[in-house]
Amino acid sequence: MENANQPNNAQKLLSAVRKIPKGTVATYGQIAKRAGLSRNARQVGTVLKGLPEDSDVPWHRVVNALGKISDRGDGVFAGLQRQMLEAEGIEFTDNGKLDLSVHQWRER
DNA sequence: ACTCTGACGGAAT
DNA sequence: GATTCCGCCAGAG
Repeated sequence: MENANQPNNAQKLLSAVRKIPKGTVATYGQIAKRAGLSRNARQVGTVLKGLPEDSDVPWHRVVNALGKISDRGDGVFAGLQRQMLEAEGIEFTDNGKLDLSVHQWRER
């Protein structure tokens, strides 16, 4: 059996995402930093892509550093995420972006 | 083991 | 603001 004492990077990242308060968003880099993998922002995306639907991770609260929703592969995902965030009180601009200075998760 | 790609970030241009 | 380049490293073939 493996070492359950040392979680993989994926689990660390997921753990950080779960800490995002409702009605708030966080950037990939922010999550990575919180997980102790400051320069692993890419892995956040890799992990989120493989997330099961029964996951309790609020992946929709994760956006890129530009305050925009990333969509690589599926455009359905982006549209869905936007609706999820709007349902939590997050406003989007006409540019399809959101105001990070207002909605970004603070509390480092 | 190797190569290429990628839900990214940041600095430079 | 848009584009280019680099870093970082997990997945997939």
